[in-house]
Amino acid sequence: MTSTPNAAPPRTRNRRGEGSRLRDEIVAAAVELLDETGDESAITLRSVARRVGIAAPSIYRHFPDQPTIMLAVVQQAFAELEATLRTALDAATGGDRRRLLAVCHGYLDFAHEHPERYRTMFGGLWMPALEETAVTPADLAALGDGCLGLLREALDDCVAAGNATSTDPAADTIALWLGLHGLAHQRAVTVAFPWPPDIADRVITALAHLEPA
Amino acid sequence: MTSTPNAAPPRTRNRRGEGSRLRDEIVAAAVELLDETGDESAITLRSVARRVGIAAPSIYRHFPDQPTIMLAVVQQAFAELEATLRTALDAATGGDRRRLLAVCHGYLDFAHEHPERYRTMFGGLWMPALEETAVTPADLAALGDGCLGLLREALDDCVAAGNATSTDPAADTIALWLGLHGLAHQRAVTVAFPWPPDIADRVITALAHLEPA
DNA sequence: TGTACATCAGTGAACGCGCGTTCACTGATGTAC
DNA sequence: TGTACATCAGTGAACGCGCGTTCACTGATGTAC
Repeated sequence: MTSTPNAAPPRTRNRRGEGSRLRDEIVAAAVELLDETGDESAITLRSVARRVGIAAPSIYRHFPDQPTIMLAVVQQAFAELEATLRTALDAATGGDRRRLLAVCHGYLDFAHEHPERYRTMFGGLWMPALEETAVTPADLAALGDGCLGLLREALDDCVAAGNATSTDPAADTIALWLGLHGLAHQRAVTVAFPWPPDIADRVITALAHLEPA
Repeated sequence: MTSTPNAAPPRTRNRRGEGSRLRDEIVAAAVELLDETGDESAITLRSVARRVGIAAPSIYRHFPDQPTIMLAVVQQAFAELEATLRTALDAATGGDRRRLLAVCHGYLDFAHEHPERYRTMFGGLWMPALEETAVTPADLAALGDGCLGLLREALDDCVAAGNATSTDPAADTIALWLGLHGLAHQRAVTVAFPWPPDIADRVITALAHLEPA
């Protein structure tokens, strides 16, 4: 074991026309680095290239600059989160109340399983100086919408069934998400914290205005 | 204006025995840089030295390494936040309910006025690789305690007066803080977000289990 | 009151490092004839 | 079927930069005698 840290086995290069596969490899390597180091500043153009096993300039075939790699990482993480929530929602049985809880816990579980990714997604630090990069404000604005929509869907069902007393589901969806986010984020960031055992359900029940079961 | 960016006017050096004043100047400069750039990675040993107007090595008289500067910045920010909340709590009139709201809004206002500081305090990224620096875990654990205590105090009073129905104030203090934190953090991080106008009170009322006024 | 000296605050030059980015390039692969 | 060639994927060396940290130092200031 005298190899360079983060080195990868030698690659066989992609066939002609399949060069864009490298793009996915680059993003995957960046996610790996993020999960391992927990530090988004560790995702440098060069460290990613080392991990993939390519020369640093090769990245420029696929990304115009370094912040765009970060955006791709975050976009993929958001897509993953949304897919997780969709699955949780569709798989949940036992009525609207259980479905809402399934989405909420799915959200918290995602953050728990990928704390570094979660921190980066919502930490705002990867956000580039917009003037100097190819990332557009529209890229950023759309990021969390899908997840909020799923939460809204589940809450609406609860209200329709009379299991939640919200009079303004749009606002309460955001309130509920804020509670989830506060919990998920703090869990992702701190090592030790005196968590009450029922903290998640406490937050969810209060903010969703769930009727006692 | 052809001066170096972040340069400071020439300093007159401290008198003998007053060298430790520079320590405060260093922390203040770091806070300035954080507020201005919004990027904790902009707080480098050298950038701080430039801002203070000293040579980079002079910092080593007062801090063993760079992460320790960050810790000092965060510690000072937490002390400031706690003082703000204490003031808000003491100044509030109109009963326990108003006092609780005053603390909560004091918290949110602090985050709103110093978004970069807030993000850094709770972002977890400044947290150094503990093995490699002089910062101890105990330094970190104690950070938010004072603020949580003030919130607890205000919530307890509401419960005692019958204005809040919490049956577990310790757990509900944390739940309430999580809601405040979620809101404060998201506000500090995003540029645009479809905030409902009453989002703060919506979160507070639900999580503190406040009785309708 | 005068002076030698220790202490203290801060300096300037230098180091090695990893970074993002540029440039001209190589060599395999598919395609047109 | 054979071959010349354009295209494409990826390279290697080099650049200038800011970083954290080290080292031996300077020069003002207070103090002991």
